[in-house]
Amino acid sequence: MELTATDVAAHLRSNGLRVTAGRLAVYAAVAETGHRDTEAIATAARDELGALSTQAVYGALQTFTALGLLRRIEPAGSPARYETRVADNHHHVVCRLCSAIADVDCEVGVAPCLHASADHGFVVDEAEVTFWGLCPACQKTTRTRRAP
Amino acid sequence: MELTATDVAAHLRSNGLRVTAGRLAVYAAVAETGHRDTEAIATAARDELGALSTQAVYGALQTFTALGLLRRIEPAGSPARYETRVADNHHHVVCRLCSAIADVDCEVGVAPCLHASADHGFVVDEAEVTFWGLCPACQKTTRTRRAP
DNA sequence: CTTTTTGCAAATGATTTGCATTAAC
DNA sequence: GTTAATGCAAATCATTTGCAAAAAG
Repeated sequence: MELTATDVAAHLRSNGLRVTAGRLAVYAAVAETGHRDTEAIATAARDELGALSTQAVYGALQTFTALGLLRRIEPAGSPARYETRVADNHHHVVCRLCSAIADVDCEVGVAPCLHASADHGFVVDEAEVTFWGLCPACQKTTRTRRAP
Repeated sequence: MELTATDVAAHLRSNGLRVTAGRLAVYAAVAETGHRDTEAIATAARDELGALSTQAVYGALQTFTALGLLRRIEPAGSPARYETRVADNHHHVVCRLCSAIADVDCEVGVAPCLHASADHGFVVDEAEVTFWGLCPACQKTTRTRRAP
């Protein structure tokens, strides 16, 4: 799934983009732990580089997303997350309490839902499934949940 | 689907909440045209009332959402929308270009996807499917699309 | 009259933008 | 040396918060 720094550099170069320490550190931070948000990615990248501006992080993330090396996920109500898993078909479960995210594998397209119906006239190119619930840790707590 | 002003008032009263012109206008604005965002709702409500503060609109929307009279949908990358269709199971198609939204009916739960798998340990209470594509109008344009 | 809503202003949080400086190639 | 990335500051957008004034019950 994750690319090596060398592969990332190759992708950048072949697209006429520059290989910088910041970009490599950002990619590595996402690869290290998927589903991280921008802040966590920035922290991890800074731990490795010493310093890196917020804009460099945002810029790198959007560069990689545009290149298709990262996928951006934006669960309602919490900041965007990133993952290196871009090639295969999978979806996400999001915890209503702590916003933890896990992958859910499934065969999109088999489900009736996923090429269903409708006279809406849209040309659909992606079906994105988000499951909402409680993660194992939060099942044990009694805190108030986000409304379903 | 949509409730009458009388029904809305009854729901409010039975929950110990006050019936105000602002709240009724906000509900009516959503009922009139589904999938509107806060700004469109505010405009419509003001057209009917003459004036209504942004906070009154936000407040009313969150009150109704909490009561279960409205459903909030938040497609990534555009402001939250609201709809009166709360009881039945349905999903949405979102246009990558103009953010237009249409309903998609489907039987959630039948799909393999929707109770699928995974060792993630989450207790799932909702599966939300968002389809991305181009609406009929935007299929004819040549504008740049939002990245898939 | 009492408490909830409203209205206005200011705050917040994630993200973007503008522009000079720095680093890649 | 050029051009693209970075860093810093300021701007933006949707939404929330605080608090006094107005309205509902």
